[in-house]
Parts: sequence; C-alpha cells; structure tokens
Amino acid sequence: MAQGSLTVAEVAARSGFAASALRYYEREGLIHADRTEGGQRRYERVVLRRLAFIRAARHVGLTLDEVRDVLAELPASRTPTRADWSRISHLWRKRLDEQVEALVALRDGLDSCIGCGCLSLKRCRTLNPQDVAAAHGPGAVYLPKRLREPLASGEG
Amino acid sequence: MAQGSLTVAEVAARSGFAASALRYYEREGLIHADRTEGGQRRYERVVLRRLAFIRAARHVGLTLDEVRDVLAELPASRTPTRADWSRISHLWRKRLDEQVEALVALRDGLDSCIGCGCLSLKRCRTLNPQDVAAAHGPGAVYLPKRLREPLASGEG
DNA sequence: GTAAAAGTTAAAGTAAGGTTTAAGTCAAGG
DNA sequence: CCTTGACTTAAACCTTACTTTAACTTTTAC
Repeated sequence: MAQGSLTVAEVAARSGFAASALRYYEREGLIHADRTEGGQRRYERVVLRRLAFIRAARHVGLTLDEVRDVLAELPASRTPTRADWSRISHLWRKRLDEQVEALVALRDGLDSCIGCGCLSLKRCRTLNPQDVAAAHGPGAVYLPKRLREPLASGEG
Repeated sequence: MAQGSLTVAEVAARSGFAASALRYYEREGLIHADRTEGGQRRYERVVLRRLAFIRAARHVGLTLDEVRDVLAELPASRTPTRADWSRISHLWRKRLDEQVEALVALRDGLDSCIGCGCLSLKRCRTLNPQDVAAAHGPGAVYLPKRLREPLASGEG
C-alpha cells in the first residue's frame, strides 16, 4: 500500500488486532479511518499508536469506555504531539498506580489473613467487609475502598 | 435461622452477593447448599468463606473458572482446615504476584515510553510488540510475556 | 388456619467486547 | 477485461457473569 495510508489487513497485522476488532473500534468511536472512493478503509499510521494504547489499556483492565474517554483527550483535528501523549499518559499513570496499589494491598491482606490461616469471617474484615453482623472490633482493613465495595453489575 | 444453617437471604446479606448470584454459583459448582424437605436452600456457614474468597478473586480479575479450579483444592467432604486454606492461598499468592508484576512492568514501561514522549511505533517495542515490520534494533522489551500476547477471544 | 414473606425453577434478558456469516463490491495483476 | 483476493455491510452469534421474569411452593407469623 502507499506511504500515507494503510489497509485493514496491514493495520491488523501491525497492531495484532483482528480486522473485525478494528471495525468494531471504529463503530465505537475509538479510532478513525478515511475511505477510498469505493468505500474501503484507509488508515493513517497514527492509528497504530492509538491501537497500541488500546491494547495496553485493555490488558490492565480498563474498559473501552475508559479508553475512549482518555483518547478523547487527543486532538481529533491534528496529529497528536509529544505533549498530547504525555498529558494523557499522566492520566493513565495515575490509574495504573491505583490498580497496582489495590492489588498489592489485597495480596498483602491475604498474607495476614488467608496467609495466617485465620480466614475467619467473624474476625477478618479483609475478606469480609460486608458482614456487618459479624464484624466487631476494628481489625485491620487492608482493602482500598475500590475493592471493598460489591462488584457493580456487569463488572465481570 | 437456626444455628447450623443459613437461608439464601442471610447468606446474601452477609456475603454481599445477590441471591441470584448465589444460585448461579451453585449451578456453576462453586458453592454448595443443603435442602430442606420443601426444597429450600440451607447453607453451612463455611460457604461464607468461599464467597469471600470468590469476591476477592473476582476483584483481581480471576474468572469464575479459575476460582472454581482453585476452590476445587478444598475438600468437599469436610470443613476446610487452616492448612487447606493456606495451601490454596499460596496458589493465589503466586497469581497475585504475577499480576502485580505485570502491572508494574507495564507502568514502568510507560514511564520510559509514553512518559518520555517517544511513543513511536517505529522505535518503541513496549507499546508495539506486534509490529514486526517496523521493529528494528533490540530496544527494551518491558512487557512480560503474558502481556505481549494478543488478547484471547473472550478475554474482554 | 391462613395470608404474606420468602423461596423455587426454567428460561429469557443484559452488558461488554468482540467474531462469524452471508451476500455482495472493490482493487490489482496478468 | 476479468479473475481473484481483499474488502464492505448488517445482522446474528458467542462467552462471561449475572439479573429478571413468570408461575408456582414453602415457611413463618399472627
């Protein structure tokens, strides 16, 4: 293909996403493609950056909605600059920090909860934050707030 | 309810799961309930430990299949001992370690990739592990193997 | 002894994140 | 030209993890 635009197959090969996923992402407003006169997609190379971002984001558990929100920070009308990417990377960095923190907190909570063999719902608030009836005494609360709440519907 | 068994409503209240989720978990073989003569469920209190485990596992991204596999390590015929829980906690600890490691690696990779402003798919292998055509020179590969592979179908 | 609260089932519905299929169109090489 | 491979669309389908609904039964409380 020519030096300015990439076909679906090329973008699929280079990004690692299936062509169907690329079409899906376009429908969902995460990426953009120009069209030939005949209606076929032609991608600018900058889409590969978006796709790399999307892949990494998906891997750490961000939803497509979240990714769309973050990508919306990129200018649509011009090629993103170093500063643009840097700005949104900071948004993401924060999210990653939170997620690492939550995981570590949970893991360490297990060290002193399952790890110690107690795992008693009467005493251990780490694994049983909901059990108001049984929770007495302060006890250590290891889980950050995000993880102490019940899973929202559809969070699976 | 009596001192040996809990109703669905009680387990739901104490575990934080909806009654429908409890029935679903039972169908899926993750938890067990005895039945009254009339066919209503009566749970032993040990189910609360399983549910706490399930909740925590779901929060860190384990699928129900994974949870079932891990819970299968618990004896079905007797109340789990401290040693039983301790054994499966080690399985889980390993999984959590891996996940934390993957997240940190990705975050740190971003520090030197998006963070530095390069985010060039021609040069940065962190965000573009698939782009064989464009990858030249070694470059640092920050992503652990698990995160460098394309998302499996249904991994969303 | 009876009404209401709580429980039961199977089956359908939901949401995210895609993939697959069917039927047809475009583009590139010989 | 014209074939062949790549591409197009809409719509249906898939998996995970549940929830909702409808029709009906058990338990509990008075």
